[in-house]
Amino acid sequence: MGITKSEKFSEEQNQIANIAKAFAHPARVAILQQLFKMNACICGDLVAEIGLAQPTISQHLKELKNLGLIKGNVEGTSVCYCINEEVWETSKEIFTSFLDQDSNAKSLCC
Amino acid sequence: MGITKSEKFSEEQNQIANIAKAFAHPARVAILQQLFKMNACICGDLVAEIGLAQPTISQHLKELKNLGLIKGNVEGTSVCYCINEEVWETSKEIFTSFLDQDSNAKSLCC
DNA sequence: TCTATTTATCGTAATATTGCAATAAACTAA
DNA sequence: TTAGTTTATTGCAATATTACGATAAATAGA
Repeated sequence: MGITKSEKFSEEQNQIANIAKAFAHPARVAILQQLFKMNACICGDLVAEIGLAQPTISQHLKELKNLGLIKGNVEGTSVCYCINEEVWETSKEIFTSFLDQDSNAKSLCC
Repeated sequence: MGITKSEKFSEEQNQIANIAKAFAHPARVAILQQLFKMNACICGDLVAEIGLAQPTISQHLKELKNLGLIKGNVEGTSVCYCINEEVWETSKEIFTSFLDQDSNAKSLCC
């Protein structure tokens, strides 16, 4: 079929998977790193920095924006993108607590 | 095209994206949570717990195993899966340092 | 207004992912 | 050996993702 059966899983499980999806492509990882490094970034600069075509970068930016991880401010003909710190923080907390599961585990496996 | 241009990105960026991909489906999130909760789990129990068909679960388990996040021990006719703690720890560190980028940022955006 | 610049959207092709029925493979127990 | 149990693999259909050329949309400046 090819469609994820989200209804079989908890809200939290779907949330974790959705956040992970945002990070599941190196171009989006690179975009986020660049936004942190520069603290803000014109779309065109991202296209130059990362070696993909402009429509491709635009598409990745849209996905990150849809998830709320970044926001874009129009500045004349160009658009300045930056991290949405509140959403980043929330996502980080959700993800960190998932990654920290091992602290509670007993570690006596088969 | 549809193929990710990995060669355009750093080793680290690809690594982060690959780990994220493992977490990018709620079934795999559920499997990992169950393995932590039970500390080990027979494949059949995972099929019962999560509501997907056995071949589907088997496929998700294979992906997690390929990444090294879990390992499976054959026990008679069944297979006991558990978290590979070393790989989990390493993956966690890589991912956490990515998520912690915001600590270094100045936060004065457009 | 006209032109240049920048970004978004559309359309499309190629590839990847998800899901499962059918079946094979591996093992246990009778 | 045979039957039953459990998991992996195969094959396939449906959907999602990735990438980019062409083009539209929006704005700035001449």
